[in-house]
Order: sequence, then structure tokens, then C-alpha cells
Amino acid sequence: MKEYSILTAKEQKAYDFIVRYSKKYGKYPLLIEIAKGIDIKSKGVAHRYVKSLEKAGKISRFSNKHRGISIVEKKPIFLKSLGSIAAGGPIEAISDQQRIELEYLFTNKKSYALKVKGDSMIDAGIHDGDWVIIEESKKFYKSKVHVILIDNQDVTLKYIEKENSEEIKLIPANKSYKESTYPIERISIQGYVVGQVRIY
Amino acid sequence: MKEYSILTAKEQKAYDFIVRYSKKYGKYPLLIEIAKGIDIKSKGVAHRYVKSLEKAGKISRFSNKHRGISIVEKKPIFLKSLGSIAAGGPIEAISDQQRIELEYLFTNKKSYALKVKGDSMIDAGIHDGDWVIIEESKKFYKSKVHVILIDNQDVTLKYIEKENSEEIKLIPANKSYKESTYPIERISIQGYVVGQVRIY
DNA sequence: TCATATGAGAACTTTATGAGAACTTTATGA
DNA sequence: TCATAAAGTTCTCATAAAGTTCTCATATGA
Repeated sequence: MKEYSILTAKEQKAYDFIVRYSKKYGKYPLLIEIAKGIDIKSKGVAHRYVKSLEKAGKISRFSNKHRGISIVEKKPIFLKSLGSIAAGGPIEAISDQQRIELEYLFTNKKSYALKVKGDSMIDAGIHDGDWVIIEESKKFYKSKVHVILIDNQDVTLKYIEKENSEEIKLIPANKSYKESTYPIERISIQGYVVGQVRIY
Repeated sequence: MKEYSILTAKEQKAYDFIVRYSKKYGKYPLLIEIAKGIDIKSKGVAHRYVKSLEKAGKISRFSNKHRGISIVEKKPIFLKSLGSIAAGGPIEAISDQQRIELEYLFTNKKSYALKVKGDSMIDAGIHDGDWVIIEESKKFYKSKVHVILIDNQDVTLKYIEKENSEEIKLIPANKSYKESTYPIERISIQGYVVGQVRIY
């Protein structure tokens, strides 16, 4: 029995048929119709494919019901809007535009997430235990928080400034911490923070 | 058997073929197709390369499955490991468990998102422009940040304490702001903060 | 010479696919 | 309600194709 979600050729064909049928007739097909639709004669075999599709999460089924199939819609990451809560307060509902922005943050192939330890960036609103979303970059920007690899060994989150042609200054966002200066060759910029997430 | 991740010439050729094939056909190749693709005749040898690629972390496999190969993306949505970046720094990689937690945060049916205006909760790490994920609740908890509707009109984010049987105290997380007390009938608790997101 | 990389191909195991019988459950009409 | 037809479920049997493991063999460089 299958344990993964890659479909075989026939499973894919069966799935495609179910989608086509339901769009055309507004209802889901019988097993015997699926069998005919994928050029086989046995409804038992059709049933086997239907069970595989269920296991793969492509459809859901109501056991024993006639036409007891339904297609599973993929649910994207999205957030519901505010609904009944009145506007005008210190919070506002999220627009579709912002929703897309958020979706991008989590699906962008060039970014990855790191969990923060320590509080050296607390004044930038990045707390111990938060996650930061990093976009890869070799360059640095004055206003962004960067992921920096020091001596190919230690990783840290800091603001960056160019001290002179051979040195770089790393600036924490916490008054209890000091700035530090490193020669360029000891520093490797990994990327910068594009997002931050906290789970309570 | 190999213990390191440098590919031999033929392994690289096999990997390149798999990438090309999957882009061209939208599915992964059979062993015999890989063999042909790298100019050899033995599917047994192709299998040996495929196993090496798996060991090197370039692909993953579903044993015995036809076309049971898939290419490992270097940067999945939520990074599995830090790669060359050593541990011990102030950040750490995210585990699958945490990834599920995050996914839940955004797909949970009972929660919604609000955008924060103002800085009354800044000491709790909730800044102006952040989004907070709210889980609906009529009850309140001393340690949680709540969404509160006042006089059915104004919405605010505050900590809550019970002052006495008829009054409730709303506590901001910002020393510049004062606590305020309201009679219970003017207050409606909407939910509490379970997550927070910031886009830079 | 020894370890490694490479290749062929046989032998074996597992998967993918199909037919269809036998049985259970559902839908439906009298 | 109840009988019956229709649909869903489970099962065995079968076969081709694909994956896996293995031995044998050659070449090459340290």
C-alpha cells in the first residue's frame, strides 16, 4: 500500500477523470464510470485507485455512499479578515494585498527561517525565541538586520555599517551590548531579515 | 560506499539528467531511463548512482516505487538545516515540529489576523504595523494579550486583570501608558494573541 | 598493489496494473 | 416497511514492468 503522495500514471488519470466529470456533470462519478473513463473494465480496480487518491489527500470519500467522492481543495496559507470587530480602534483588518504579502513571505523560495536565541536585537523588536525569515543576500543594507557568519563559525543577527575599506562594524539593537568591528575577511553576510514571527 | 558529499563525474551526470528529465516531463525518470540518459546500459548501475545521490542528500527516494525519486530543494519554505553555518551561534534551525506549529497558526479555522496600530504593547514585543494572530475566546487569561472591544466601539490590545467582581483592569505593555479600569458590561473580550508576524 | 570508479547483466523482489467473483451497503419504488 | 436493483467493498489471481541486489570485470591513480 502506498505511503507517499506521488501519483502513478493511472492514479493521475483517474484523478483527472474525476475532476473533468465533476465539472461537466456537476456531480461525482460512479466507480464503474471511473473505470470506463480510464479505459478499464473492473470497478474493483477503479475502487483501488479511488482509495489511493484518498490516501494521497487528493480526494475525500464517504464510504459506501453512491458517488461518495469529493475533490479536496488545497488550502493556501491565508488569514481571515476581521469580520464583526469594528474599525477605528488601534487595529485594522488585513487587506488582500497584505495577505498576498504574507503568503509571499512564507512561500518565497529564496528565503528561510531561523529561530532567534538571545536578546541582542530586542530594540528592533526581535526577541528571544522569535523566528526570523531570512532572504539570502551577499550584500548588506544600512537599515536592515543581517545574518552574519563570523570566522565561518559563529552566527549572529546585527545591523551592519562599513567602518572603512577593510573593516565592518556590527551593531546590536540593545543598549546593553557593544558594537564590534571585524576585518572584512572574517565576515560572511548570509542574508537579511525580511520577516519575523512569534508563537505564543 | 561514499561518506562525503562530493559527487563523482557520473553521479553528477546522473543528477543533471534527473533534473533535466523532471523539468522536461514533469515527472521523475525510471532507472532504465537514467541509464540511457547517462549512456550506460545497466539499470543496476543506474540504481547504484541513485543510491549515492540519495546518500549525498541531492535527492530523496521512495524505495521500490516506480519513479520514486524526488529532487531535494536546497531552500524549502522552512529551512531544514543551516547548511554550512555552524551551530552554537545566537540562532538555530527550525525543526519539522515547529514548522507544523507555524502552519497550524495560519490555517487554524478559529483564528484570524489583525494589524496593530500604535505602540501600547511594545514591551510585549508587539510593535506598530505588526500583525497579531488572534484565537477567539470569551474568557481571559492573566498572562495573555487580549483583544478587547470597549463600548462595542473601540478595539484594543491589552493584558487583563480582574479588579473586583464588577470591574476589569486593562494593562498596556508600555510604561508611557496608564492602566485603565472598566465596568464589566462595557467590555467584550474577543480573543487573545497566539502569534505575531512582522514584514520588513 | 590496493582502493575507487565504472560498467554489464543475471537473479530476485516489489510495484503497478487489470479482471472478475463474492459480499455488503445504499437507494428506491411498490 | 420491505424487496430488489444498483453501487460500493474486498478479495484472489494473474502478469508485465520496475526496482533491488548481487557477482564479475576493467581501468586508473595513489
